[in-house]
Amino acid sequence: MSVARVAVPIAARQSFDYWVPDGLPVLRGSVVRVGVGARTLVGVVVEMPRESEVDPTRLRPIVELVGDVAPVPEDVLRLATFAADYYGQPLGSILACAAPPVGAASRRSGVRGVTKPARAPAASAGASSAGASAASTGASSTESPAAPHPGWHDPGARVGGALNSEQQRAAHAVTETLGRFETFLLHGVTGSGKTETYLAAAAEAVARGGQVLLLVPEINLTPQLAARVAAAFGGTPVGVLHSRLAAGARRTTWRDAAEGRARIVLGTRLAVFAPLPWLGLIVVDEEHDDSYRQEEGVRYHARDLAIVRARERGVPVVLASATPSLESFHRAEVGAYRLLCLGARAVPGARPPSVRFVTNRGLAAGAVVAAPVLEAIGERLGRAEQSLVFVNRRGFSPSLLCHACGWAACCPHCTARLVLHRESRELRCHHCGFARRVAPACPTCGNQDLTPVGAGTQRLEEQLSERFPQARIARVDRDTTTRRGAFAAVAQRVSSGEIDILVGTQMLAKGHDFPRLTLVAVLGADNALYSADFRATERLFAQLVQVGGRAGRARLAGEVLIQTDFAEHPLFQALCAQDYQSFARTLLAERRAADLPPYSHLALLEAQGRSREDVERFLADAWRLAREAIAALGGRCECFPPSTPSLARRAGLERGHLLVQSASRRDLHALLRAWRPELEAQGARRVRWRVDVDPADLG
DNA sequence: AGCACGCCGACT
DNA sequence: GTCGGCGTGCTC
Repeated sequence: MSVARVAVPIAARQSFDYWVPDGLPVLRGSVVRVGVGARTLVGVVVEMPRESEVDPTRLRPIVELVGDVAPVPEDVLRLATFAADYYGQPLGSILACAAPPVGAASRRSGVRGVTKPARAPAASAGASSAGASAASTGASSTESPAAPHPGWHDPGARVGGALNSEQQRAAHAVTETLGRFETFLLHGVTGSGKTETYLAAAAEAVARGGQVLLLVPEINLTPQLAARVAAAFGGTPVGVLHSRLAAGARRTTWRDAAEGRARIVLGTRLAVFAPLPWLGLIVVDEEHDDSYRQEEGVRYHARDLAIVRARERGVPVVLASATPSLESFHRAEVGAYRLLCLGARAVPGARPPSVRFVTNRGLAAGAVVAAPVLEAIGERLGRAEQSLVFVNRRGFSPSLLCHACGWAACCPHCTARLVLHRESRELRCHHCGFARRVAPACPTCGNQDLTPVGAGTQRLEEQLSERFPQARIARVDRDTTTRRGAFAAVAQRVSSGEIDILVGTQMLAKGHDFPRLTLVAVLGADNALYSADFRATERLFAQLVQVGGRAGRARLAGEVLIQTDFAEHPLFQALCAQDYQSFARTLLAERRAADLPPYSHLALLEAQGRSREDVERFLADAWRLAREAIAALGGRCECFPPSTPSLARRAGLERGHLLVQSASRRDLHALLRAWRPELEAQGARRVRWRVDVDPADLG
C-alpha cells in the first residue's frame, strides 16, 4: 500500500500522511476525503512519498477519491505552494480555495480509473507550451479532452476592428508576446477603451487556441462584464467564477475550464487558482482595487499571484487601470513592467468631466450639502438628468455628541464611536456589530440635546429629500443592499430613468455606466487627507477618478463637484488636470522618503487578546525574537517596537502589532521563515496572532 | 479550524 | 461530592 501526503484545510501547517487503498488511482493533485480527528475533510494530495515518517500504525486510509472533480493541475499546486510559503499560510487552507468545490460524499468510493492525459488543441501556436505540459502532468478528466469550441468565428477581426490606433498598438504589444511571460500595465483614463483593448488581445489569445483568465475585483460587476465579454466573443464559451456562485455552478465552470471548454474564465480573486490547461493570457482588470486582497481567513493578493502564475506558465499578464497602484506604476517606471498608455476617450465627442471645488465653510449647523451642490442637483432635475452624491460612510452620522459635557457615544467593545442610524433609531458599531437604542439624554450630564455630528448616507438622503421633495432618490450602501439582487435592482431603476438622485457609498463608484448621469458630488473626501493610513491618499485619488468616471460617460457633459476645504491640495489639483502620472510620482517620492512600499517590503505581526498585558507581553517577546533573528541573519531587515493600532480594542479584544520591514523581499522572507517557528514555539499565551505579509495598511 | 483533555467555581 | 467553564494542544 502506498502513502499519500494530503494537505487538509485546518490551521495545522503540516500535511498529513494516509494509506492509499489498493487500486485507488491517487496521484499528486487528487482531491480526496480523509479522516482528521473525528471529522472527514476534503484535502488535496500534494505528494506521494516512498514511505511515511509517521508510525505506520497511526496512518489512516483515504476515505474516498473525489471522482467528480478534476485533480488540481500541477501549476496550480505550485502556485498554491508559493502562496502558502509567501503569505505564511497552511497549504491546506490555500488549496481549499484552489481546489474545486466538492459536493456531499458519494456512496461509492473511488472512480473508474485514470483516463488519458489531455492534449492541447492543434491550433495552440506557441500560446501554451507550458500549459500543455502542465495539463499532461496533472489532468485526468473522466471525459475526453475538449476540442476548441466549434461554433467560433474569428473574434480577433471582430473585436480588433473597432479599436482606434492607440488601442490597436496596445493590443498588438500584448499579442506579440503571447507564448512568453511579460507584465503589461495598461493605463488609460476612464472611457479610453481599456476593456476593448484587452478583449482584443484576449480574442487573439483564444484564436491561437489559448484560454484567457480575466480577473475582476467585484462580484457586482461580473454579470455586466460577462455579458460584454460574451457579446464581444460571439459564442465563445465564457466561464464565470466567484465565491457567491452556488457550488454546483462553480464546479461546472471549474470542469469547463479544466477540460478546455471554457475559453475565457471571468472571475474574482479566487479564480486566480482556476485550472487552465491551455492558459494563454491573464488580464487583471482594475488592478489597483483592494478587493484583490483576500483579508478574511486565508490571506493572499490575487493580482500578485496572477503575475506569479503568468511567469510560471510563460504567458503575458495585463494589469489594467485608470489609476494603477503605486506598486505597479513604480514597476513600470523602472522598466520591470511594460507601460501601455491610452490617452484618448474612446467615445467620440465625450469629454472628461469638469471638476469644481465647493467649500464646506459657511454650511448651516447640521447641513451637510453646500449650496452650489444643491443648485447643481436642481439643474439636473430640471433637465431630467441624474445626479450621484457620494459619501464614504453609511448611517446617519458617525458621532453622537453632547455639547454640554463633551460625551460621545462609544462602543462598549471597541475603541470607536457609535454610528447613529436614525431609521432604526439605533446606535451601531461598524466594527463589531454592536447596536443599541438611542439614549434620550446624555448619560453623564443628563443633557437632552444630543447632536449628531458628521454626514452619512442616511442624513444625505434625508436632507436631499427635504430640499427636493419631488425627486426620486435611491440610497445605495451596505444597509440597503444586503438582500441578494438589491444592488442590481437599483442599477436597473437608474438605467431606466426611475431615479433622479443616487446617494451612496463607494460601492457606487465602480463600473456602472448610466448615460443620463451628469453630476457627481463628493462629500467628506477630506477625511482621507488626515488619515494615518499610508495608502489613504492613493486610495482617495483612485476613488475620485472612479466616481468621476461615472459622470458623462456618453455624449452629455459631466461635472464633478467636490466639497472640500483643501482645494489647493496636490491630489485635487492632479484630479482636475486628469494627471495621474505626476501625482503618482509625487506620492512615490513621499513613499521613498518614508521608506514605505514599493521602496520597502512590510510584514505586520498582529496580536489580539482579552487583556492588554497579555498582548503587550507577547509582542515584547516577539520583538526580542525578531531582533535576535535579524541579528542572526546579518541585518538587512528592520523591526519597529510594538505599537497599538488606532482601533486599540475591537469586539472586546485588545489589539497590538509589530512591524518588520526590509528593502529586499527575499531578506524579509528569510526573516519571516526564521521568526515564525520561534513565535509558534512561544505558545499562544491567551493571545491570537498572525503575520500579515504586504499589509494593506498599518491600521 | 474543531474537538478533546484538563484543571478551578456553583449546583442536583 | 460532581457539572462545566474555556484554555491549551493535537489532528496522519
